[in-house]
Amino acid sequence: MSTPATTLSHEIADTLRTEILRQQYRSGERLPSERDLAARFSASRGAVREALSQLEQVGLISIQPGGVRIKPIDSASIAILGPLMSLSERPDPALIDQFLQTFATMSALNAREALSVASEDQLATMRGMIDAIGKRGSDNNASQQEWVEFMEYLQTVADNLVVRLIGNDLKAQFLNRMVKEDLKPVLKKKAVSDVVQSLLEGLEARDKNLFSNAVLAYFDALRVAVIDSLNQRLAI
Amino acid sequence: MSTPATTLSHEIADTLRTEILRQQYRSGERLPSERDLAARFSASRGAVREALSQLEQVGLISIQPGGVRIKPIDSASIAILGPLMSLSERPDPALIDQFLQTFATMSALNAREALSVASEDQLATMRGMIDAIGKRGSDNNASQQEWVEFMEYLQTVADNLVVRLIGNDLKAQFLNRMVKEDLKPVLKKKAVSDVVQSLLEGLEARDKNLFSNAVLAYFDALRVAVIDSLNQRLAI
DNA sequence: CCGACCAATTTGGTCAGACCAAAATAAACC
DNA sequence: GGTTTATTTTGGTCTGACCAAATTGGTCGG
Repeated sequence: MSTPATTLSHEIADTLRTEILRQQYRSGERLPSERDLAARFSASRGAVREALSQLEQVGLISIQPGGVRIKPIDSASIAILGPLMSLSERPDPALIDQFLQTFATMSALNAREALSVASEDQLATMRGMIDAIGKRGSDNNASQQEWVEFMEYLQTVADNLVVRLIGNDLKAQFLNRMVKEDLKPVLKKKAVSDVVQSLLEGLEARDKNLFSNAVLAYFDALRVAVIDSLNQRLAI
Repeated sequence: MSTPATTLSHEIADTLRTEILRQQYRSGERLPSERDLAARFSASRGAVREALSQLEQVGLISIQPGGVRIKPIDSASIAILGPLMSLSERPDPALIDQFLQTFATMSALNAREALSVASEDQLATMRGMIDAIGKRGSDNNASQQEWVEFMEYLQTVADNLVVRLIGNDLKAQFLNRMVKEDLKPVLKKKAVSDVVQSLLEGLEARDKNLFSNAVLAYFDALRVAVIDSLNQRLAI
């Protein structure tokens, strides 16, 4: 995994998770017995069991009397996305793209709902945040930071727990990877200013489509920038 | 929880999860010590630790030397959605609505992508499935079953791992609840036939917007039907 | 040679009791 | 009162043991 993983059981879980995601065991196959694993990691069975417990929770394995079996990767939980992206030295651009696209869709959903239920005060706050994004247009980093805050505010206003929980997982899985990669996507100023313009218009007119489409547009620009940045690095 | 939970450690996890979701502990507060919990459940510390291990994995608690602390619910993983919906005897319609809305959005994203990358063969398969949905219009249950299969096929074609993983979690959380409630939403025939019509048109023209909007429309109809059905029951 | 049946072994599930280091709490001190 | 020590509590891990279910291997009859 990515987190420190100070404890032995977490380390074991990390190692096994990586091996499973690397397909070192075929789906349906049996993992070595707890006792064998314990011997391999020079750990107690208890520690191994705790590790397996975690992997079971994310849907990577199923523990049953008789043996631990590997489940197909695509039947797992989102919690494996982070580890999955951290598998290779260089993250898979296609996966990143899927990721951003999904995140964009969730954000757009939030935007739509937020605009629909926002109070006057909240609308004013949103207006202010959008302005801030536009004014920071010169500084890409700062602008993106403002954008993140704007998205979080939309989430608060929209108050959709399901989307929020998904967002938690996605962020937890993705952000560390972004940071680790030190990705600094550079968005085109024109794209950003267009988005800002649309957001403001959509907000004033309470046009949900215009508003949420603007959010999508921003993420489209971000996606392009990120993928570009990644490919550039891969080419080196 | 909903699953059998045959093992002690799972039962303990279920109980604690429920208590946490019911806010019987304040966020940030400390859970009783492992030893106390063991005593309370007449279990060994090992069993309790395995249970806590699982709860930590879904982001409900954080285990640290010194004590186990409760984390804010809205910072948890989607994995808690199911348990959350099973808290009260009657599920919360608002939550169900959010749920379906989110699921709809994911499905629409799949639809858009699927239509975009589908081969001729795959398009033909889709056409067949859509027809099947239309022909089963008379039988609601059968029609919905066909719809589920159609959605799964779109998922296969779209091949977006991120969306698929999220879908796994959502389904895992929601389906058992649906089944347990024995919800049989009744969709309006006209709505369904309109959707079928739009799907076919969108498919022929490869119009992603038309296609994915049709998917959204179906879920809108489903949402209305489900909520109706729920409210009706709540009123009794 | 194959399938059905039964015994031996393996495997997960759980328990008990013990030790350590870090954290939290209580006590003593300035 | 505020700060600094003891003392206790708490999580992290280990060892070794027992049970029931599942797997495996061998045996037997067709």
